[in-house]
Amino acid sequence: MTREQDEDAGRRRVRRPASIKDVAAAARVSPTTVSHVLSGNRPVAEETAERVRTVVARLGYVPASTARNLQAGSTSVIGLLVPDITNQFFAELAKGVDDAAHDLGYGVILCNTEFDPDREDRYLEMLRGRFIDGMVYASGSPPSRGRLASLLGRFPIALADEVVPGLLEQTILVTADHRAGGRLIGQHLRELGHRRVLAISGPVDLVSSLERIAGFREAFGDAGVTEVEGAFVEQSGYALVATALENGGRRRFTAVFAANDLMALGAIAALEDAGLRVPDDVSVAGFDDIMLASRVHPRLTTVHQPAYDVGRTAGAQLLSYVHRDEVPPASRHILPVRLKVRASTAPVRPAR
Amino acid sequence: MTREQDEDAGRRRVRRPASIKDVAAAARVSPTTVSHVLSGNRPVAEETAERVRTVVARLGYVPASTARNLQAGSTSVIGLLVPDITNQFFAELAKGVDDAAHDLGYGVILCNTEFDPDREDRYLEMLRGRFIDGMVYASGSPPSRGRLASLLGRFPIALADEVVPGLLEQTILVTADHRAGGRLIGQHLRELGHRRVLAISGPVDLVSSLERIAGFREAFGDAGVTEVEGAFVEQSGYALVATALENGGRRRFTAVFAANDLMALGAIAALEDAGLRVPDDVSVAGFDDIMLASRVHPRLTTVHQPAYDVGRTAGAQLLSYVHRDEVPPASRHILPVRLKVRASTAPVRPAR
DNA sequence: CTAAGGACCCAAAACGTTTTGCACAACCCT
DNA sequence: AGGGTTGTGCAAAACGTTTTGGGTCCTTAG
Repeated sequence: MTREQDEDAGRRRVRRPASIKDVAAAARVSPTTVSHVLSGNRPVAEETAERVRTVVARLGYVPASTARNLQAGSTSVIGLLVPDITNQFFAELAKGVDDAAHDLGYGVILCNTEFDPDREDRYLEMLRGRFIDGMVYASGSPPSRGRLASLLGRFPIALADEVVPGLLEQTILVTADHRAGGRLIGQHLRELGHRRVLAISGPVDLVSSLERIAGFREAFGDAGVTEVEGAFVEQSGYALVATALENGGRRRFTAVFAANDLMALGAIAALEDAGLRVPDDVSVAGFDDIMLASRVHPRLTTVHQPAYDVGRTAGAQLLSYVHRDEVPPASRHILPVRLKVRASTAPVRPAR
Repeated sequence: MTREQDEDAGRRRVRRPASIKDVAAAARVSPTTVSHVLSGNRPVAEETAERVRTVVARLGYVPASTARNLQAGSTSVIGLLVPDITNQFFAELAKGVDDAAHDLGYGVILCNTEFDPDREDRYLEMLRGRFIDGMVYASGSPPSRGRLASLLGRFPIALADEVVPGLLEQTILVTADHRAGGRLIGQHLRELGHRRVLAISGPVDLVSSLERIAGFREAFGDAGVTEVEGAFVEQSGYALVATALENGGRRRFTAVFAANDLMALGAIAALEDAGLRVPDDVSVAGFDDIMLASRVHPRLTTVHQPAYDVGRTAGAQLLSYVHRDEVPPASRHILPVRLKVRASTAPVRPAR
C-alpha cells in the first residue's frame, strides 16, 4: 500500500539508464572488463569482447559522463564568456570557439553576461567549481580582474578580443589589431582631406577602445580631433553626435570616427536628423564591419575585424594546452584587420 | 632521485585544489559537517559553522561540481542546439534560453551545427551520456528524428522554432505563429490591391516554411499566387526572382512574398538589377524582422518573430519540469507575431 | 615434472561529494 | 528518576566510472 502510493507520488519518471554494472552482469563479466572493452585500454579476448559489445548495444549503454568526469578530473568542456551573443561580432567569435572546441571533442558552455558585472560574477562563481577545463574570456566590459585572477589558478583562461590589464602577462591573449585599425581609418580620413574630426570612443576603460583611438591619432595626428567618450551602442553614437552638433555645430568637424559600427549608425542617424547628409556633408567611419555595415544606407566605411578567427585562435590555443593537461605559457596573438572603404566617407567639401 | 625526475617531467602543474577533506581536517570536523555547513541541509552549531566557514575562506574551497554531479545524478546544465549562432534569429533565441537557464542557476552548453547533419549527430552523441539535464532543440533543418527520439528517453527535450514531425506529440514545442504571420502578409498585400504574387518559400520539409505559405494563402486566397521553393538564404531569393522575371516577367506578379527576410533582400536585389523599383513597381514582404530589415533600403515590410521569447519560453518550460525532476508533458506554445509595415510594400499600381 | 611466462579477467581502490542512520550528551517534562 | 526530545556531529554508503595490482589457468621450455 505505502509502496504503491510512493510509486504514484512522483510523476512518470525516466527509467534508470543502464550502468556499467548492468552490462557486466548481463554479459557475465566484471565491470572492469566492460570498461576495457569500451576503452581498448587493455586487451580482452575477442569472444568476450563481442559478448560485451552485444549487450552494450542491446541495453543502449553509454558511460555516464558525470562519473567519468569525476574519475578523470576533467570534463572536456570549456567555458565561453561573452557580453552579448546577439552582437554579430561575438556570435562570430563564439562560432570560432565552438569550431575549435568541436575539433578536439570539447563542448562549450555559453555565458552571456549582457554587460552586467553582477551577472558575470554569478557566472564565474558557477564556473569555479572546476566544472570546466578552461575558458575563453571575451568580456567586452571592464572585467573584475580580481575574480578572474583567482580563477586563473583553477583552470587556464584565454583572453579574447579584450586585454585584461592585470593578466596579459600570465596567459593567452588573442585580439584583432585595434591600433592598426585605428591607423587605417586615420590615414583614410586624412587622405580624403579631413582635418577636423569628432572621435567618439567606446568606454575608456577598455583597452581595445583606447587602442583604436590611439591608432587613429597616430595616423591622423592629434591636431583637429576632439574626442568624446561613449558606450558601444547605437544610442550612444546618436547622443554624442547630437550633443556635439548642438555645441558648436559641424563647423567643428567634417568627419566622425566611431569606435564601433553601431555607434557609427547612431551617428549617421543623428546627422541626418540634423539635416546633414552622409557622406556629402559629413563623413562617418565605423569599426568592426558587422553585417549591417555593408547593407545600411549609406554603406559604411569601416575596419573589418576577424571575429571568427579571434574566437577560433583563442579556442585552439587554449585547448592545445588544456588537452595535454599543461598550463599555457603567456602568449599574444594579434590578428590583422582590413580597411573597408565604402560609401559613408568622401573627400572633404569646403563648408558652404 | 626518481621522484625528482617525476616532478620535473610534467610541466608546471596546477596545484591540487582543496577538497572537502582538507577543509574538514583543518577545521577539526568531519566532511559531513562541512557539507552541512555549506548546504544548510542540517543545522550545525554556530561556533562550529563559523570555524568551518573560516577555513573554507582561507583555503578557497569550492565543492567540485564533478563530484556533486555524480552524487546528484544531474548537472544543472542544459544543451542548446542551433544551426547557426551567427544568425541573428538564433542568437536572440540563444539569449532567451540562456536567460531562462540563468534564472534557475542552470548553465547552457552550445551546439552549433552549421546545418551539418553529421556535425549534429556528433553533438547529439556527445550529449547522450546524460551530461545534460535537458535540451532545447532548434535545429532549423529537417532533423534526424530517429536520433532525437532515442535521446528523448534520456532527458527531456524542448523543440524550439521548428516542429520535428515525429515528436510533437511527445514533448514541449515552442514556436512563433508562422501561419498567422503568413496571414498577416497575405491580408496586407491584398488590402494594397495586389492580386498576383510570387511566393518564394523556404525548404518544403520545414514545417515553419509550409505554415507561412499556408497562412498566406488562407488570407490572400489561392488564386493569383505562384509558389516556388528555395532555401533560407539571400542568394536563393535572388535566383528565384531572377528566374521568375525571365519566364513571363513581372506581368505575372505585382508583389513578392519571401518566406524570410534574407530571401526578401535577395529578391529586392534581383528586382533592382532588372530595373524595377521597390515598392513602386513591385512590393516585397519578408518574414522574421531581423535587425537588417529595418535598416536596409527600402526598409522591409515583414513579420516580426519573437525570437528571444521563443528561446526564453522553451528554456523556461523545459526547466520548470527538469528542475523538479519531472518529465514534461506534451505541450504547445504558439507565440504571437506582429506585422511590421515599412517601406517595401505599396498599393498596387496599374502596369503601364 | 616443474618453473617461467603469457593470456585473460577480476577485486578493490580511488575520484569528491551528499545523504542518512545513529550515537552521544544535555535538556525538559511529568 | 526515568522517558522523551533536541541539539550536535560522525561513520558509512552511495553515485558510476577508470585504474592497477594481482590471481588463475594454460602453454611452453628446460
